[in-house]
Amino acid sequence: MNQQLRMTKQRAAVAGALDATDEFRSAQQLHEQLRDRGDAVGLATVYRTLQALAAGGEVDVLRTDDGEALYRRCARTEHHHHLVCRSCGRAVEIDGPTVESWAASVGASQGFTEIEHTVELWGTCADCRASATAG
Amino acid sequence: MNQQLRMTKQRAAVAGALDATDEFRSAQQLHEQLRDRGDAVGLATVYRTLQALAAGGEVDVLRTDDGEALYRRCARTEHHHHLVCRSCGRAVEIDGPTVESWAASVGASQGFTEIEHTVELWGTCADCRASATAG
DNA sequence: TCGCTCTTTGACATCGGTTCTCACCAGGCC
DNA sequence: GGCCTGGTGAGAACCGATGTCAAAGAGCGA
Ligand SMILES: [Zn+2]
Ligand SMILES: [Zn+2]
Ligand SMILES: [Zn+2]
Ligand SMILES: [Zn+2]
Repeated sequence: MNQQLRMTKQRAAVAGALDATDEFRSAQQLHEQLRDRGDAVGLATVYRTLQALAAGGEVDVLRTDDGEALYRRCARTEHHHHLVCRSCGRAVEIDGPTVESWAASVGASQGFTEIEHTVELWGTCADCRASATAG
Repeated sequence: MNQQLRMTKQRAAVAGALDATDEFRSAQQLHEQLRDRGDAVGLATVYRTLQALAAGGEVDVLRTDDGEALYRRCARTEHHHHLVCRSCGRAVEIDGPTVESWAASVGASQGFTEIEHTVELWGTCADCRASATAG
């Protein structure tokens, strides 16, 4: 996390929880998880910390279909996309080499500038598929 | 709109407002727009109508960065994506021929099933760029 | 056209995620 | 330890969206 911010045990707890998983988590999930673990942190602080981490590019954010924000600490900070399990949140980082250039050229050809793109894949991971079948 | 639903003037007004623009609009924007025009429609009805239209695949929905839902009546009902002006909402429908197969193969290679993808491009349209420069 | 029925409407309450407020707390520093 | 300043957190506020339910009206048969 950013060095010009004070390192508090709350921030360490949130950052630690993110580091410990490869799943996308909502602010409320993290809040509950920390409380259950004994590292209780105020909900507002969880939101503020996630906001700061996202602003610093240290965590990735995406939105579910119903508007909830999910956060994940990715291994790399360079631009990339995700394949996310819609059931458990597990995610893998992926590249779309051709997508990058395609996005830029399509945008420019329509007279648009400052092009950005949103590319996320959603699916059901092997584990969730297995437990759904078993149950 | 769907023929097994009763055609009311409220539904006609919402559908008409969507037909009259190529811009993505929020439920609240449409509600205000209709009120200002004299075709006042209850906010709840606007939401319900948009929901019905979206469920029937007659309008496209996407979410802004802050989670608000935007709706647009597209010319085609087949699968496609959008290039959207982040300032005014104007959008053009685009295809990503290679993206479609790429998404499916990446998903499968990671053991994920029931793959879906979100691909949207955001930019500033020529008009908004011009007025920003002029202002 | 007239009723009847059953869907739809809309003002309002409610919900869920997120942000704001502000008095109190605690890192960093001397 | 003591100061200063940024951080915390319980609760209120905010905001988009959905639920409630009595009143309104679309569709239809008489
Ligand atoms: Zn899963
Ligand atoms: Zn990309
Ligand atoms: Zn524009
Ligand atoms: Zn596609």
